[in-house]
Amino acid sequence: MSSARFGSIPEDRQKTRDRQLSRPPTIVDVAERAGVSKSLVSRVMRGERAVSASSREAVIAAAESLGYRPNAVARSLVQRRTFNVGVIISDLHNIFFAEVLDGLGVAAAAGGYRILITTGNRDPDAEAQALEQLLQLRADGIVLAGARLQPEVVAAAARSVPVAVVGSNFPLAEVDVVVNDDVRGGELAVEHLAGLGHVCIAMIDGGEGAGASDRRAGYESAMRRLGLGRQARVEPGDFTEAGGREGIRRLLEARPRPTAVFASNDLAAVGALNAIEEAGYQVPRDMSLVGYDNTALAALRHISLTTVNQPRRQIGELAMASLLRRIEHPTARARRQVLPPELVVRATTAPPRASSSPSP
Amino acid sequence: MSSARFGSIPEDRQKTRDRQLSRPPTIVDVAERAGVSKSLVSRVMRGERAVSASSREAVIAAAESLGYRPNAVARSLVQRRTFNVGVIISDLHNIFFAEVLDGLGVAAAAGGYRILITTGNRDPDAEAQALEQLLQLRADGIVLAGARLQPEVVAAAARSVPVAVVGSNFPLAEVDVVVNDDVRGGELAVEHLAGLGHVCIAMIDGGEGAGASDRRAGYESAMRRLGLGRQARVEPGDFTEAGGREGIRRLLEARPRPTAVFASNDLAAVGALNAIEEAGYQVPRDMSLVGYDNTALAALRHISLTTVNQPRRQIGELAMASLLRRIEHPTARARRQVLPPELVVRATTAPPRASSSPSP
DNA sequence: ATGAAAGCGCTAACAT
DNA sequence: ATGTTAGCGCTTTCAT
Repeated sequence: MSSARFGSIPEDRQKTRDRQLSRPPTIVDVAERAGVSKSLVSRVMRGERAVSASSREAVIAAAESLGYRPNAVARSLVQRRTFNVGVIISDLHNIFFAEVLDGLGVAAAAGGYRILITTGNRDPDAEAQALEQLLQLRADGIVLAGARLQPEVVAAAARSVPVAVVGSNFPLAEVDVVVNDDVRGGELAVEHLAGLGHVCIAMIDGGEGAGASDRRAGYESAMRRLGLGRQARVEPGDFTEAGGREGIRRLLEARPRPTAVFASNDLAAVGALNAIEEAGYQVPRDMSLVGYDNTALAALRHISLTTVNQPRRQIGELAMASLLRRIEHPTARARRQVLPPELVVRATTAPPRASSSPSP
Repeated sequence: MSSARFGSIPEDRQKTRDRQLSRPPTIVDVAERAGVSKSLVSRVMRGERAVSASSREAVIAAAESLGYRPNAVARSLVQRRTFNVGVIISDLHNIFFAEVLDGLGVAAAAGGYRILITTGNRDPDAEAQALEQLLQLRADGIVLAGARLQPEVVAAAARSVPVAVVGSNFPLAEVDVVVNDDVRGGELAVEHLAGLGHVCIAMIDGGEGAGASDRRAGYESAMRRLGLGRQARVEPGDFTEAGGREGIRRLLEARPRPTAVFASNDLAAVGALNAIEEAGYQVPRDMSLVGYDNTALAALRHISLTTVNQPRRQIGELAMASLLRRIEHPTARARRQVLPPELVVRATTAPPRASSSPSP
């Protein structure tokens, strides 16, 4: 870890490089041009009240004519805070986080902060580096979205700056955590399917994916509670399209063959959908299908997947609110918020066919 | 614009807030603990060679025991450069940019820089603010991905820091531009369809979307060149699923009815695909379909869309390379790079049916 | 209402 | 090989 922190600057960076010919104007340039002290310029820039109208105008005019732009680096150094919150997204390819980011951004702006996004591209090492970068940049707080970081690494970071985690139920009391109730989501899927009359309801698991184990727990407990425990069957999967396809292939050969499947995320569900149709069956006539996450994919008319929705935007908003609270009140304790998911019924679920054994 | 720049700090920020009880350790703390001067610590931190092994060890030990982490803010202030490049993504919901970001990140890292991502959420004002933030943060360079900013705003920024634009053919000589050749892409789609034997080839336009007008130009020129100019027909659209659906509805009623359609992006193509099937026709039997962008959507087995691929990752890499070049050599001139797209044939295109008029 | 001065944490000459 | 010194551009007392 220390190696990531120290001595990591490329050598050539130490040699002098071509320099900008003219430096950008500073507060001193503005002060001179306006014929005032630099403190006065600083006051005007920060919108302090106690400044006469005449000097305010003079300063603004000078600043504008010079094209002056406050240097946030210098400001942050003296204020010892940057007013920006770093956000580490494990995987920007996962559209799930885009909406969480909307929530984060809105809440940050409301508090006078801005977010700076970095990504680790699913690589824990790169993520750790991104974290270190944000820490060195002295971000006032850090949000981890779908982080694949080791808890110890996160705990260490949480000791120097407030940290919030979204999208995964991170096992750490020192960080704010905002998640959707994946257990409840799994139950919701089963209850919907059982309510339609399905008995033989299988699941395609999400493996190591965030929330996967909770979703499976919800599936299993609901099956048991509804007296369907003996019909429960979980196929391995991994949150991918291919995983969904393979899971379905095995399920289609099972006896009794399930009449409904709960896939642990939308992508796997789409893979399942495709494999079912390729095998000559129809959805939902021959088999019902429920996904998870309510991504844009599920909403496509061409797919119209029944799925479980996570309040993504709200997750982002709450996480940022908790984080800002701790930034401004360092003694406040971190909290864990679990939000209820909600079923979105579309076109891939229907009652099972009368005949118990569907055929092509 | 000046209003975005000055006096925008919320008033409460000026009051004192709860402070961290213990400040993070500085280079001076490390120096004291190690019994050396702070310059020596600085040297060790930056990995300079001319340091004796013994003092290096002492410094590292001291730094580690204190949990010291270099302050990039202070470092940037004195070096007058931050070694980070700001990236403004117009819309993080658009997965197209995720891969461009990969390329940007890789090339930045190779040059010893890091990227900081911000977003304007499709709102030009928010984008302008993000730009201002990055400028105040003194990013060494800025990349605009799918920017909706006014050319004057961009030109102004380009005067104080190198700027690169990706994904849209920005009309500005002062910025590096890296784009896919949308005209050629449009031609590719038509050539493929015509090669299969289609004559009546329609297009669903992309409206104001980035690259849309070039794609249409390519479509039109290829149709003319192939002697199909009279069969050309362009329906309005807007890069959305709904736009694709509506475009197809009108096309299905046209006489003669086209046997192939080129949609200006994948999302519109998926909308078209859905509407075609809903109307009782089959793809590609009754109608062939080509999209644009080769997004993850197109690659889904359930969709398997023939489409035009943009070298997204390469676009990112080249843009960053050009930008870094100008950062390190301020006198270098900005350049414009146009990359060739490439057709990806999947399952939505086939020769037209023998009967000239397909029926349900 | 305004200015002078100190200092944020660090790097970069310039000594030695 | 190491230390001393002078800033980087800004905010913030403290005077006036």
